[in-house]
Amino acid sequence: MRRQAPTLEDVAREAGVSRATVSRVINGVRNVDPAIRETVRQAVSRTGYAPNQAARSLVTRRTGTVALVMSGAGDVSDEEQDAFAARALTDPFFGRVVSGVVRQLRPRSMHPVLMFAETAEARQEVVGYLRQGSADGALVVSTHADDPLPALLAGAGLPAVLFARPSRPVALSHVDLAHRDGGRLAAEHLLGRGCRRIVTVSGPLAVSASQERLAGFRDTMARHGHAYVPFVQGGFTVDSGMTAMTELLAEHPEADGVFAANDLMAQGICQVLRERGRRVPHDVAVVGFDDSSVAVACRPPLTTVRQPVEDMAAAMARLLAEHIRGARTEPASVVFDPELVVRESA
Amino acid sequence: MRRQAPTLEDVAREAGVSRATVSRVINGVRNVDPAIRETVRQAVSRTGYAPNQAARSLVTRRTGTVALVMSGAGDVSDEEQDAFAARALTDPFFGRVVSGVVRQLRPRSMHPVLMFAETAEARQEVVGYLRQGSADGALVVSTHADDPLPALLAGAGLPAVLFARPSRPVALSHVDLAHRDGGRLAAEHLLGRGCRRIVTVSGPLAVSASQERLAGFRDTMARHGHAYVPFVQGGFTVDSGMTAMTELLAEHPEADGVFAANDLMAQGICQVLRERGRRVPHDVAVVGFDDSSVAVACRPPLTTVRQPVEDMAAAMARLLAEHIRGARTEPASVVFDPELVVRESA
DNA sequence: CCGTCACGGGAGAGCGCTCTCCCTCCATGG
DNA sequence: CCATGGAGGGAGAGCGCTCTCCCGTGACGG
Repeated sequence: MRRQAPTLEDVAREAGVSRATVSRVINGVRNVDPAIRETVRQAVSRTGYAPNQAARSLVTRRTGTVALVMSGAGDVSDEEQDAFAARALTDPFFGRVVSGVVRQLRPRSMHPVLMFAETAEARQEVVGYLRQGSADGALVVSTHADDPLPALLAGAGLPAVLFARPSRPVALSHVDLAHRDGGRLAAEHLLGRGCRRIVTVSGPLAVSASQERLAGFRDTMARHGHAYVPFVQGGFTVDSGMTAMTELLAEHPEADGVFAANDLMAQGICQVLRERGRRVPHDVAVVGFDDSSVAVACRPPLTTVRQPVEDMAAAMARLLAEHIRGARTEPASVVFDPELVVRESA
Repeated sequence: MRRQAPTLEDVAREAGVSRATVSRVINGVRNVDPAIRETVRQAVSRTGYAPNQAARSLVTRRTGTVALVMSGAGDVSDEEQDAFAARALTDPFFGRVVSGVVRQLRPRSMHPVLMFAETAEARQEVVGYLRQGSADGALVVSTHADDPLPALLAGAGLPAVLFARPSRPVALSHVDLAHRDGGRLAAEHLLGRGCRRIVTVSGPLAVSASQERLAGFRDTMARHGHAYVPFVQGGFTVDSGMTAMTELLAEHPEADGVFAANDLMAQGICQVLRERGRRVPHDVAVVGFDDSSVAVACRPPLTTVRQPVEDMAAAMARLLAEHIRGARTEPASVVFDPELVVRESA
């Protein structure tokens, strides 16, 4: 079957009109006589015609594809490189990002190409991919504060939107959360519950979101008379949460409240607490961050600072679409507000 | 900057050679005089030339892009549709698939476009996407036994490779696990530990892998004198595992062993067991399936049937690449063997 | 009754590349 | 010394589309 796919020319011949007319019908531009339009439509379905995207892209300079880039640390060792994709995708956070992005892209008939930029080589590949016109723009989910990718993209004049504010200012639109407020919310809640010996497990400090959450948390604590809050740096994984909590418990066995910079770590923390015979929230209250799927799956369900990831991702996609079609030229910044979701853990 | 991207023509003029020669240098075909090659290379970097993929695809009929399709049930309601992507990506299983696929695709400079085919419309979009040459082929991770997508793809003569054997035979290559053997492994292990009152939580029976695991498990149990094994159908999620176990415990409080069709459910089962005061594995032994990231994160770490998902995904990508470049014309079938991984839960 | 204009359709010039021919040049052997 | 052939380079024909320009037609007003 279909030894040779039918072209516009074939359809035009079949319908007895010119190529231009068929093109008009297919793309719905300008008025075409209803009778002719119908004839063309029938010719299209009779021939089983499907427009060739490459030919189309060649002249429109648009592909309908965007790169969805999970951008990582500065550089990563070989064995880590393999795990990068798996780890990124295992985090419920990324699932939500993809979900939000896809929801916006679909009605625009755009499609995301998944890319990972964890090494200098991979970053060059992303830039090259865009420069050769394989994708119209990039959505970058950058975890590392000094990720070089945004600057590369901006330097090449490529349309891109970032998740998270870049540490060094760069001429790209971005979407972010008011992480500082999130930290404040967590502190106020723990304080409000009457917790007095509060500790915290931060995210990797190389991630600016971690720094902000921690800063907001500490500032609020300080304002309420807790000048010093013991903390340990975690890695945003369940495991790292467990390790961190074990460490904190060794030095501060009297702790009665803990703020974890994400839900995954909060889950690990709850686990360690339970193993040590501490009841959550009775003995120790735990506040997470994200309000991801694990927040409800966790025992007890987590009180957490909600980050509207899907909406943020959707905003990213919308911004990028605007940049691509030229409806927006100046970089924009959209900041979302966090929200405390009270469940059982605190 | 770059008002107009440089073309082959520009580079050729800059280097003082013909377009054809520049093309040869860039694609590394045929012999080119080393001196000229160097001149061209310099002209390329001086102009900052990047080949236009659309123009290239137009003539080569190849894009270097493959669709990575998460194909779902027959049809799905509107509210489920939104959640589909998020759910699919949250399951650690998909992360492993993507990781394996990307590892194979990268060295071939191919890229995956993420697509979700959970409705008839979405399936048509996938087929259309391939038909218009936006992608060279499809990798389909099909969960539902009677997923119509494989047949659509095969019918259109499009290169595609499936994860999981299709229920109705279809002329496409596929990669699968010997699920039946996996079920057998689980049964033998529980029996070997001395469990006598064994129950099981299956996956959704609409998924053929679930049926196979269950069948393998039951057959082995029957062969060892357990004609009937109480079972409840789960949904491959932590939640559904909890619900299922609660139900099973109500009717079979004396249970001393349980086989869960995946690790996520096994995790939920362990949680319920602990809440009910049953010690794992002392009172009840639990065997999971997959050996995903949660298997090690779970308390206690899960004894589970390992599915080499990354390798399977890599095999898929390799097969598809072969089909695309025409190195393979007949559909192939690659079946991997499961392996029991003994940890603490059983 | 003729000029004007809006509307619908066709012709054809590219978009930027690859790839098949063909041509030239030089090394080689009889 | 000339026929032969292989290697390296150039010319040019597309690939399948979009889009600008142009042309014919019929409605309308002066």
